[in-house]
Amino acid sequence: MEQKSPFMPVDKSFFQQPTLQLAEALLGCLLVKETEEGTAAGFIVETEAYRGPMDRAAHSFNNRRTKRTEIMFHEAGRVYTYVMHTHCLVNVVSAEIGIPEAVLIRAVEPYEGVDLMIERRGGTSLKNLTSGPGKLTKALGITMEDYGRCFDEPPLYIVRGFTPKDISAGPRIGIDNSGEAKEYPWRFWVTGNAFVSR
DNA sequence: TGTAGGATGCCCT
DNA sequence: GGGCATCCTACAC
Repeated sequence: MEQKSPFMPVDKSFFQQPTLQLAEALLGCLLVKETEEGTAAGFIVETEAYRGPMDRAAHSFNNRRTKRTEIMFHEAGRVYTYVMHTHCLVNVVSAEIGIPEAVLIRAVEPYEGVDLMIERRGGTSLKNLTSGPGKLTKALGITMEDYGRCFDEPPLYIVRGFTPKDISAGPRIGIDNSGEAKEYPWRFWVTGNAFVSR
C-alpha cells in the first residue's frame, strides 16, 4: 500500500506511559499537520504536564468533567484542543481511560512547510514563528476541528524525531492563581533550544 | 440568561 | 512591563 503521508506516525503504545514521562518523551518528536494547503511540521521542544485529579492548574482538576474536558477521560494519544482568548492550544491526552491527564505542547522548532507557517503567522521572523503554544497552533494550522482526533494518524500526528541531548525542568507558565500547583516542576524543554517560549 | 475570567500574544510605553 | 483584544466556558442566579 502506498504511504500517502510523508512521515510515519508513532504507534499508539507510545502514549502508554506516565504523564510526566510522556511529557519528556515528546521532546524531540515531530508534530505534523496536513491540510489542503500543504504539510507543516516542527520538532517539539517544550511541553507541560497537567494531571487532573490532584493538579489545581489543570482544567480537569478534581475530576471536573465537562464537554470541554471530556476527551481527557479517554485513552492516551487523543487530541485535546482548547480555545484561549483568540488562540487555540493543543494537548496530548495521557494516562489511562478515566484519568484526565494531558501534556500541553508549548513550543516547536520549525522543520517542514516553513513558508506556509510564515504565511499563516502573517510574516513573522523564524525565531518568533512557533515559540509559544498559541503561535505554533496557528503556524501548523491546528484548530478545534482537531479536537478528539488521535495523534497516531493523519491529518494531525506525531513522529519520532531526535533524542534531546539535555532536558531541563521547571515550574509551568501562566498559572499563577493555582495555589501550590504553580510550583510543580512539570514544564520540560530541550536545554538551550532557541525556540523554547521563554 | 448574565457575567467573570482565562494553560496567550502583540503592541505600546 | 503592562494593558487589551475577543470569545467561549463555567457557573451563579
